Amino acid sequence: MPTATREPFLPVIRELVRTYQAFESFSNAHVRELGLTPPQFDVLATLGNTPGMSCKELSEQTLITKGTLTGVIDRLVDKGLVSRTAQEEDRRSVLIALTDTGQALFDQIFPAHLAHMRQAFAGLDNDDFSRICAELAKLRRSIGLAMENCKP
Amino acid sequence: MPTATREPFLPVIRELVRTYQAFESFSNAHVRELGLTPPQFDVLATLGNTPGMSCKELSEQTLITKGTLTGVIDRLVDKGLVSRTAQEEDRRSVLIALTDTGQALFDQIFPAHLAHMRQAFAGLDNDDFSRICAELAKLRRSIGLAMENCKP
DNA sequence: TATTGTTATACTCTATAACTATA
DNA sequence: TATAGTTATAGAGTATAACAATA
Repeated sequence: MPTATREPFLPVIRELVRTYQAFESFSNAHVRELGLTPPQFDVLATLGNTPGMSCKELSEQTLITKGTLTGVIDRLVDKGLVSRTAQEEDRRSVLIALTDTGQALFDQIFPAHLAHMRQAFAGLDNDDFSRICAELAKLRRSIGLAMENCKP
Repeated sequence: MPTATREPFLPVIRELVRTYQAFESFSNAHVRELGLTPPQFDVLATLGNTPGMSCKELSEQTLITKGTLTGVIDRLVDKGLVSRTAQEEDRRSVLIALTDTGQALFDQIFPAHLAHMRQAFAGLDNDDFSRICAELAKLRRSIGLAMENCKP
C-alpha cells in the first residue's frame, strides 16, 4: 500500500504550477507570433527604455545565467536588435543596449504584448490584484526563508 | 518620451513570475541532486502509484507535448526506470509504466522531495494555503477565459 | 479518415567549467 | 586574487511537421 500523502501544501503547489503554466502558455503564444523566443523577449523587454546595461545586470534581472545569456544576446545581435559596446571605465564590462531597430521593435511589440496580456486579467478588478499580490508575496517570502536555510 | 505603462495587472505578473521562479529554483535544486531533470521527475511522479498509462494520458497530465515526451521516456527507459509495453486492446497505444527499479526509486525519492518542499511552506498555516489557492484559482479562471476567447 | 506514437529537423536553452582580459 | 564575459562541452528540451501502424 502506498503511504497516503496528505500534505496540506500540495494543493498550493498544484494551483501555483497550473496558474503559471496557463499564464506562460498565453504569453508565449503571443511572443512566438512576434518571431521571438521567450528568453529573447525577456531581454528585449528588460532593455527597453533603458540606456543599456552590463551582462551582469541583465543576467540578474532576467535570471538567465551568464553563459546562456551570451548565446541569447548573440542571436539578438544577429537579428540586429541589440548591440555590444566596450565600456571605458571597466574594460572587462560590456554595455548591452537596444539598437535603433531594436528600440523601434520594442516600441511596437511591447504595447501589443501588454494589450494581449490585459485580456488575461479582464475578469478581475484592482482589489483582486491586491489580494493576489499579497498572497503570492507571502508564499514567496516563505520559499525565500527555506532557500536561505538550505544554503548555509 | 516613453509612454507610461500604468497597467494595474503588471504587479500581478511580476509577483506570479517571481514566486514561481523561487518555487522552481527550490524544487529543481533538489530534483537535480537526485540525478533527474525536472521533466523526468515530473513523469516519474505522475507514474508513481499508478498501473501506468498511455503516452497520450501522460502528455496531458504533464503538459509535455508528445514529440518531446518520446525523448524524455527514451532517457528514462535507458536508465531502467520506465517500461514501454504494447497494448492489446488498441495496438496503436503503448503502456508507459514504472519498472520495479523505477517504483523503488519513486518510493525513495518522492517522500524525500515532499520533505524538501515542506520547508518552503513552513511559514504558512492552513488558512494561508486556502487563501493562496483561492486567489490563484481566480486568476487561472480569468486566464482560461482569455485563452478561450483567443482560439475561436 | 482519424488517432497513437515515433521520427526527423533544426534550434534554443541549460548546466558546468575552463579560459581571457582586465581590475 | 577576484571579476566580467566568452568559449567549450555535452546534453536536454522545444516546436513543428511528416510518417507508420492501427482503428
